[in-house]
Amino acid sequence: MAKKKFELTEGEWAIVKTVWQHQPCAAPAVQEALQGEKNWSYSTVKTMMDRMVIKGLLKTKKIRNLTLYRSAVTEKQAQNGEIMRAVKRAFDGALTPMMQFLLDSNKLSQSQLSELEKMIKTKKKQGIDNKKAEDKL
Amino acid sequence: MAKKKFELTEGEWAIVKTVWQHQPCAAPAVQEALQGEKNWSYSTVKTMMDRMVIKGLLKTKKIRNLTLYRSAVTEKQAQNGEIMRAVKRAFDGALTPMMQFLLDSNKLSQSQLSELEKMIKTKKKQGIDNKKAEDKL
DNA sequence: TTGCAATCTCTACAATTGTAGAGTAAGCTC
DNA sequence: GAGCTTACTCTACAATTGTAGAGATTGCAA
Repeated sequence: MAKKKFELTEGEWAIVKTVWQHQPCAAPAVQEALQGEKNWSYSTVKTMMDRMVIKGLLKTKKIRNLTLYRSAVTEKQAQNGEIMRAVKRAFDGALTPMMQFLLDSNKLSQSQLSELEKMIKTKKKQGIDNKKAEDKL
Repeated sequence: MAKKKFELTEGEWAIVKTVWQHQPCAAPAVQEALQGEKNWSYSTVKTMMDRMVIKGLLKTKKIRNLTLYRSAVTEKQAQNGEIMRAVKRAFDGALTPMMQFLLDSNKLSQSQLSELEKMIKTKKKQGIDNKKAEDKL
């Protein structure tokens, strides 16, 4: 598969998040769900959604006169695209420096640091396990 | 200070990076330095740079008929803005889930994981030290 | 002083993104 | 079948971003 990169705009994020939560869903439902967060009129939402279909971010199925939308990208794909963009632009594509930056930014509490530490331990172990599994092939 | 958030576009990133490397510098130099990466004409570069001045991303000093530019944002500020945007959009502003995502994405090698582990240890220690220092106040 | 070279200014245009009004279609209710 | 409701289509417009040509300015060199 040709690893498409998904780079969503602010507005697209708002919509796709709502769609993930409600899909399959029609445009009016999305508009309603976004009340408060974004005070977009129906037209606005509908226009954006249709543009997103063209871009391949959403897909539709027509039932009579009703158009049902679902997302064409998973949350992971979207998250990945978002992160990759940041890393590419701001850290020349290198993940570790970005992590380092986050650590240094003092935005993480002691407990969050510990949590991360634990996650990394787990991850390392997984990696080793995977390697062992591969070795058996 | 009112913690302004800096969200640069692709083009702005390219330019500000060059400016960081050469500042203070004139527009022609920036254009030249970007040859290869971006094949922008002089006008293009100059236009973008002047827009960036208006936005407060660059600042200028006029020497006779020559305009010298320097960056008005540090690399750290720009990186921070970029990351914060990603976190806000894709992870509802929560850093730890983002880190988790990175760990799970298998984009980090064993050695990178170890490196991170070390960084976290250091960071934790620093945090504690800071706390101790604060306690003394 | 004439002219070239380096810079700058002005203006413009297309694509994308955010935003929405106005009018149309279709099914439901009485 | 007249009207109401729901959802849709079409069109449009402003701001931002990427892109650049054409012409004005200015200082130096011959």
